[in-house]
Amino acid sequence: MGHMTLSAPATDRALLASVRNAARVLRAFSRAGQELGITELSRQLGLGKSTVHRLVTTLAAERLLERGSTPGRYRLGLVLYELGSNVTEHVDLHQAALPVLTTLRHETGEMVHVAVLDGLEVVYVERLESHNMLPIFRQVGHRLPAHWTSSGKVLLAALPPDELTRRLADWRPVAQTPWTITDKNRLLAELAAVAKRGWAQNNEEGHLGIASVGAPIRGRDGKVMAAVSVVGDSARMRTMMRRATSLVVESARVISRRLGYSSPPA
Amino acid sequence: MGHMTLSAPATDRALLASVRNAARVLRAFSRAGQELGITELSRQLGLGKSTVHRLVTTLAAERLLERGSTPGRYRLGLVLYELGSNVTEHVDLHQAALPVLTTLRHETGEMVHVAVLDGLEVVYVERLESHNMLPIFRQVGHRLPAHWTSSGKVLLAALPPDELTRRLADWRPVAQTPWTITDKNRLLAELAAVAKRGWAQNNEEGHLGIASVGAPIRGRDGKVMAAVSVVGDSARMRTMMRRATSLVVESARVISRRLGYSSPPA
DNA sequence: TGATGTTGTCCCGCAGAGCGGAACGGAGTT
DNA sequence: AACTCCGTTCCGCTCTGCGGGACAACATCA
Repeated sequence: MGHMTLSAPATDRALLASVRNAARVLRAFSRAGQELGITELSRQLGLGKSTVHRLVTTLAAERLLERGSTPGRYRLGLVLYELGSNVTEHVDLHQAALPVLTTLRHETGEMVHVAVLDGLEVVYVERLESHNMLPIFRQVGHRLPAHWTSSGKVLLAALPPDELTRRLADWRPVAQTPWTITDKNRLLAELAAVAKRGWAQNNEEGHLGIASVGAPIRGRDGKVMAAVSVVGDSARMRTMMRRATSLVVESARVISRRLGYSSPPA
Repeated sequence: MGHMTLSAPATDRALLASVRNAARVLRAFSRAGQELGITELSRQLGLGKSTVHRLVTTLAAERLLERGSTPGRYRLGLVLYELGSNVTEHVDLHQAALPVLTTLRHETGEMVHVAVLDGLEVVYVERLESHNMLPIFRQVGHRLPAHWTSSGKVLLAALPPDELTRRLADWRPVAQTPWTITDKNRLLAELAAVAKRGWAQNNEEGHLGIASVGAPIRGRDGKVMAAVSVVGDSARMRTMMRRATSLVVESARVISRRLGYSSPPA
């Protein structure tokens, strides 16, 4: 299939090049967050213009992309929205979590999140806004480095030790604030503490002026599959940290129970 | 690339077969709503087992699919969730609509929806539950025939007449209830009335015991891009139809304004 | 206006990617 | 042990999909 430019170091055989490229196209749109043209995509992906054109045409025929406002530009299509809504794991999680989150938000008055782990990043899959709008978190689907967040710490802390070290092998921490943890040993110590006590705090480690508390959600198999967190202005959070913590921990426990997890005999 | 079994009636050339098949695989998962195995997919799609296996492996490598609970089974992956969250049209719509919907739900006490049109079906893209849970609407991303719903009527009524007749050409109406509109001329008359008065009702035309009112949301270009609707038990709805109607119409107007639409001088 | 940059779309020949048939190994059933 | 199902792997033949290049339609200059 074509000249294969240079690259293709004979790794990952048996994978469909065009499907991979199609996925790259979709991700490019997701990253850009706006309508894109053929040439621009072609440059971003390092693929021939005609190749990209063919990919985009096909994806548009499948309605994974749709023609944008001006001709020749494209954007993510409706079908993707549908597919995303049907990611089964999240359907269950959504149904189990939503009522609990609503209560939690009322009790704390702050923004409430549910996140899952992907590599070393957290992906937010549920979000309830507080009345005091914070300008940081954009929307569901947003990603952040796990060690910037309380949910992230909770999720990392739940990994088997060998898996954790494997993932942290090529960790390149970014000091987002003066309080961001950038030392691997400090992070490991923190995660051990989090695992032990069953919840995590984050005090301006991801964004100045923002603090949060998070606790693990377990699926029916007992494995940690997500984390709830309450996020708010650090001054307000400080005044109710103890209460917020116990509320978050309790919410996480209720959601886990609704997912079919029966806590082990203490 | 391979024997192309039989099919391939020389139509749609220049479309990538593997990408098309990948899309079919994803849709199969979405339809099933549960984890699927290779053989089952292979049967559903009429493709060779090894072909499906290759597709699934590739999609899993791209994280569009992920390994399920038992080995050898797969489900829709996290990346799809992210992609779906980034469908730009809906990001804007979401932000413009959510606060208005919250108010609308409080004012009516009923379930509130936002839907867009796809062919002759409506796809629900926002949903706020009422306290009186209705067992019908499953989740965001759910589809219904447009003529069963008030949102659907609103959206159909906004189509250019030629486009509408084109889509209705191969309309195969299903009489879901005794009140479902199954006659094309009656539907056209109803849609004309809807277009004229600016809102639509639905009285047990999609589900017995369920009624709804819907109104159009316009984008900044003035084109109808979505519809809001209030859905509830038909007895309760009847008692507040006038009020619900004006609330829905007003909500739709506010959302349109927030999207940048400035209503024409009357 | 004509020159020169874009852009999206289309054409086409070559070669290697992707197709499906078939074989393999493991889990449950009978 | 002889089934039958599953997911996975192998492999050779063929036709698909690759990218270079041509083209028309615009925009943006002088």
